[in-house]
Amino acid sequence: MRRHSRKRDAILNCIRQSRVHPSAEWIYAQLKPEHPDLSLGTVYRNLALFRESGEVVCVATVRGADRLDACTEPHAHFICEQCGAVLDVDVPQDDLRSDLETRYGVRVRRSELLFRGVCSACRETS
Amino acid sequence: MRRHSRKRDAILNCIRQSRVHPSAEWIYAQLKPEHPDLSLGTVYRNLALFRESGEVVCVATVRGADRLDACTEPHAHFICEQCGAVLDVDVPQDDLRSDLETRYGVRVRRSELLFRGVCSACRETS
DNA sequence: TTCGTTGCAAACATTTTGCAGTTTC
DNA sequence: GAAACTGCAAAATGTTTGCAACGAA
Repeated sequence: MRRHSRKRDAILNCIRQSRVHPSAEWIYAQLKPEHPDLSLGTVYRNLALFRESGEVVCVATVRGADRLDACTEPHAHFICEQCGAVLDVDVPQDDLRSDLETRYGVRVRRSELLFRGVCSACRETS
Repeated sequence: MRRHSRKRDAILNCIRQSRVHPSAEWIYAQLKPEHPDLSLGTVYRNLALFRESGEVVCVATVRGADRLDACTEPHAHFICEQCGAVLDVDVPQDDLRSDLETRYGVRVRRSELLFRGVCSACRETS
């Protein structure tokens, strides 16, 4: 049975309010000033809970670190190889998924559509 | 300047001949019997070279470990959440990529299209 | 009072790196 | 012989876990 916890709320809110598809470390750094006794272990433990319950989803692994998203609607992402930014991009995928299921006999539960390259901001400054 | 090396050849051949999208550890275990003095560090160092030169590509990160592929043609993958298998699936993506470039002003260099779920083999045995 | 939650530090897993010896050219 | 390559072990990085103290119901 899950109880109420201030830190858990803060972690979930942090993910929901951010648009950066944060890593565990980023969340920790973000909350630390307001919750000086927060520990990284707590962040990870709550992230595990959120992922189990489906409130949060892992959308990519960038340079070894998982990147999270509280928007669980399937959508694609673009990762800038220069600045590490993770951007939402709109790629309709319902057809792709049902197509795969019929052609390969698999059950598709989630998808992780990543495009990597250089974002428009980094293209300008180089 | 890159020199010739037996172990490097063995590592690249191992990736090319396998169909499992191997991890570094898997390659190491595969080659160890025939190259008893092989070290995991050498595997990683050569993988880094291959990735730099484009001979090998990382197609996914499964349970923390990078999975590699010597087939560098862009193609999509299906990951079985039960058995961890990584399968090739055919998803045409030229249109997706050029579409993204025009809509978002980004440069797409690589794509990593992952679908996760249950493979047909695991569906049958459950 | 019960049991979920947390801080802390130690343990883990994957990957990287420093160094001294070896191989390739 | 110079420079690339390697084994080995230590370090770095991201994540998990054991335990005793804490906090919510």
